[in-house]
Amino acid sequence: MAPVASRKKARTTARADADVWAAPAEKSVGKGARSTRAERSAARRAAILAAALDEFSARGFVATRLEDVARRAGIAKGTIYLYFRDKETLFAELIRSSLVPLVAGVEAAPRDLPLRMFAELFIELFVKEIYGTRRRDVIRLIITEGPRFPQLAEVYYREVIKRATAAVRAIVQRAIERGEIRSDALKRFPQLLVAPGLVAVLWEALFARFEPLDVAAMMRTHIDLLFAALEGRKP
Amino acid sequence: MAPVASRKKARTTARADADVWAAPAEKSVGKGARSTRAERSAARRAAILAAALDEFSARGFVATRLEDVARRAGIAKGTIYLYFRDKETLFAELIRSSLVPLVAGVEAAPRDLPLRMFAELFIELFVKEIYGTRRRDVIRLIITEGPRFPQLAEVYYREVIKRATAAVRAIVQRAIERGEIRSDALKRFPQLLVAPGLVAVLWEALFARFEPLDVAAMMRTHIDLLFAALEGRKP
Amino acid sequence: MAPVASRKKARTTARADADVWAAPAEKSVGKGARSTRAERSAARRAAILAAALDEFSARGFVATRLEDVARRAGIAKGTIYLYFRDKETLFAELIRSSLVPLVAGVEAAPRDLPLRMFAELFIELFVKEIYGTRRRDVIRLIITEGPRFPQLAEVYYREVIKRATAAVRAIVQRAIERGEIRSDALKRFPQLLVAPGLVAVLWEALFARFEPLDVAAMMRTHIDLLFAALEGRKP
Amino acid sequence: MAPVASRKKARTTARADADVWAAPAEKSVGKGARSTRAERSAARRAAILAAALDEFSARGFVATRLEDVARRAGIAKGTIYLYFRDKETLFAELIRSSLVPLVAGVEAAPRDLPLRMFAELFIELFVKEIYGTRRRDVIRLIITEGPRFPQLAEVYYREVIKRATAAVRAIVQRAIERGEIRSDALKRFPQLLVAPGLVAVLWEALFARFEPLDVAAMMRTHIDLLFAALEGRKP
DNA sequence: CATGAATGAGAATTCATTCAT
DNA sequence: CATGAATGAATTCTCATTCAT
Repeated sequence: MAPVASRKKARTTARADADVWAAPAEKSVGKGARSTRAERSAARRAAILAAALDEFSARGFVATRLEDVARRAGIAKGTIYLYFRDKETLFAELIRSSLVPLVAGVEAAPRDLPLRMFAELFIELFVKEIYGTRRRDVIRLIITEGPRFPQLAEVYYREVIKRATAAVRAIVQRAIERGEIRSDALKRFPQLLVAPGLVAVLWEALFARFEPLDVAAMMRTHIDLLFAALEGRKP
Repeated sequence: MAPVASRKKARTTARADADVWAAPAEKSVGKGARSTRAERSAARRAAILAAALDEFSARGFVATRLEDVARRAGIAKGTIYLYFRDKETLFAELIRSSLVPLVAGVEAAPRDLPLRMFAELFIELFVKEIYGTRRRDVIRLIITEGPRFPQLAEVYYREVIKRATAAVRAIVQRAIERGEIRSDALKRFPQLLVAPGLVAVLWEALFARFEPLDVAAMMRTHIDLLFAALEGRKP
Repeated sequence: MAPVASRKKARTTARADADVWAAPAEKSVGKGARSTRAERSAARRAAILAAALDEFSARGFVATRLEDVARRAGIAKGTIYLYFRDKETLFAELIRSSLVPLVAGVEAAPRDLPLRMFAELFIELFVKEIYGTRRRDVIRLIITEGPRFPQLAEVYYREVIKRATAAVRAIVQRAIERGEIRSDALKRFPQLLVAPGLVAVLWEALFARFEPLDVAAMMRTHIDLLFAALEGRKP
Repeated sequence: MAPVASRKKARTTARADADVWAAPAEKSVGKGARSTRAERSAARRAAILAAALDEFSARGFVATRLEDVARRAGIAKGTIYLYFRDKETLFAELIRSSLVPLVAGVEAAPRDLPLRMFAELFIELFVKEIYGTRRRDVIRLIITEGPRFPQLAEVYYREVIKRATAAVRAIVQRAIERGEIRSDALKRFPQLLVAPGLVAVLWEALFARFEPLDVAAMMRTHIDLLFAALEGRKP
């Protein structure tokens, strides 16, 4: 609950109890057509989040200055506090807003999809929707700041990891039942499916400038190897 | 332009030129038996590095306070500065001192080792020497702080990644030549060999408390799948 | 080489280039009547400068703590940094803001003023506008800190000393041409005109409590002696 | 007594009562020929003082680091404390050891020396023994640090200024009595005699690199003007 | 005597957060 | 709502002084 990292936070008085990482109250907008006021407000909120992603992923949580976020969002420093309780809340919201839509795609996969097709969809989703977008940075932020914000890791586990692994396991189970594959490797370790994707994300951030990586090719190779093994063919 | 008086600045400037990430001058100790002085000095240096690893990996570079490192090492704040120029140098030394011995094992593998055996050695090395030790935290630190310390990533790439991938590629090449395997997948993407290891490291730090991971089993499964594919057998 | 993360360093570096001692950009206030905001800002700036003069001249540059300056100015420590980049800049601005108006008076003297009248004006200016004001402390600060801040001495030489000596020399030259005096002593060593003034400033700071000095009388005596010599009369 | 400047001194515990600026107990060496031990000790003491003069006059009291003094003297940091109680005592001794011999020459002047000759001797003494030696730096140090070390100014006033002005006044009085001069200007303001010398010292430190100053010529001009006035001749 | 490693009080500077305008 | 000036806690790094060797 209390973040491990944020040194300066001791000062923070009022917020102590509130769980920053809990889902926010989703200010319902109601009215069919949004009023201009609400629209502007939403736009501003989005601008702040976008700026925050830039800054947080470039510098990490502690080293990011809200003044830079504000400048990048084209607003004043104090304005951030009209939209987010504090720095940590802003960070939490940023992560959350990228998380939610993530798993939907995976879970939406029809249960009887052939495993190979599912895996290819899965990988494609990863490459297109994560590796190919700013979400790549969100993933890195989770890796980077996770250990210091236990809540962050927990939310991410609950909302993404658990659901995604469950989905994968279910699909694999069906594939086994249908006789598509015999190995239960992926059911026991669904992590093996994404591992190369993770490596790609990190490689990009750390080593791409020394040695570029053809991610698409690597992922294809990965899938090919995986299914050659699972199905017992020669690749 | 630069004032003569401002001590602090003169120093800062002087340091700016030094490359903190370059290999240090390795104070040779000389005499067969270490004097007590030198011994204590070395012990203290080690204590500081150990404490620094604890703190840096718990909080990251920016959020770590040298005062905490000192307290954990059982020394005074100022003492750190007798051993390391500044916070960044301490960090650099910490990373470096864990890096150097890493690759030796991999490169030492006989060129004609059957690939499967090499891979198993490799994985074992990873699990025992990295995953099973504090080096796991060093890996995480590199991932975490790398993007903010270009030198860190560069040194790590040069000293570890490049050499390790080269070694893997060489071994794979020999295996292909000997007809052990036909696929050049691992030669093109040696990353696929370690990917699950990386996932393990991160999983441990982020999600183990929600869902433990049997790393040894996962790595075994990974190797089995991989070679089933490479060799064209059914796993 | 320079780490990307370390904010502090990036800034320091950035500042290194800026010449603290160069004339500042003089934020133009614009609108005929100052807004309350701007007024308060200017007042605060002035308060900081006043407090800084007190502290710097009591303790010198290095020994002065910005916290004391802040307290004396009735503001918080951090506020100083809203008005001045750092301690050195504050010091530079302090000196400069006292310097600029100084020479104007001397240079404004009509070229054909009889030398004696000019000298008396000059001395009066010195006694009233320097010795009799806080500028006395500024002079002392220049003497005290000058050798350690080459820029300080340079700016002071360029903006004050050079212009003042040039003015004196010009006037002396005219006086010689007009036959008022024959000696070119003052033209060669204009320093002789102010020397006693300097002594007065230093005496005041160091020995006045042991033996007071009637500065006005001394300066009058000085002028009388000088002109008795230059004009060849008996004093 | 308590120095104004030395911030860190609050820590100093034991010394509180001792008057650092009082004359030291002059360890009498006794024995006709100094023992080697005592000789080495004296040499070391002198080396420290010499190094201290370099450092103090280059950086001022507060900014000078004893470690630099030690390095320059070719000894270890701790050794300084075997010869001087603390930083302030070292500073006091440094000033004192340069002061004592200073006035002797002036006071030794025969009472009936013609004033003009005395003045020329005086000036010569100043130029040769102060301006031309490291004592110039001591003078600057007194000016610089005097206001922060009330004791320093007091000792200097008592040991030098008072005695020197008294000597000058006595000589001038005799000159008047003998009818050499009629003006009592120098008796009232003996400062006028040295004023240009002081300017020379400061000019050298601050502006010489922009505009060199022929000190000898200036002092000669000064004396010529002065006596032309005092004696009522045309220069 | 001499050394230099160790200590820890400080001081400059930064930045999250507040709040008057 | 929005602003940005003001605050002051927190953190890095320095250096006088001590003391075991």
